Amino acid sequence: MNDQGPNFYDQVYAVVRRIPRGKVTSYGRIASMLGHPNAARAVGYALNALKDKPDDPTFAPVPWQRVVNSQGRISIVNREHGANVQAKILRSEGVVVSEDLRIDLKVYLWEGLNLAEIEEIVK
DNA sequence: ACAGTGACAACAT
DNA sequence: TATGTTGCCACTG
Repeated sequence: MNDQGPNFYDQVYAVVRRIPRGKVTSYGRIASMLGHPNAARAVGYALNALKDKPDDPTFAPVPWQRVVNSQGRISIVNREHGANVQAKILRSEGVVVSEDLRIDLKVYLWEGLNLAEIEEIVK
């Protein structure tokens, strides 16, 4: 629940906070950056856990909407109260999201962090 | 200690 | 392109 030391979730949040406005990346890419190429599902789980975060002022906001799946599609199951919300926020940030919730990664994919920046987060 | 869970991903059909 | 299947993994009761 409320861990202290740096864990996988915290590392995920740290990376997501570095995604610039107007760009997106995938669950798998984040997992790979952190050295866990097969932990894509865990990344999604980490973001899902954000909704359980109380209004803790010491917890910096995480732009979770900038994370989509490897196909450039929004992965939230609930369309009405989830996917559409994510699409709306992304559009407000300048990202073009098609009617069927697809995003062109060739245009909006975030380059990612360099090794030094990743080390800073993982250490 | 261990089985269940889920905002994934790759591959098959 | 659209499903379905299988492998993965961190976190949870």
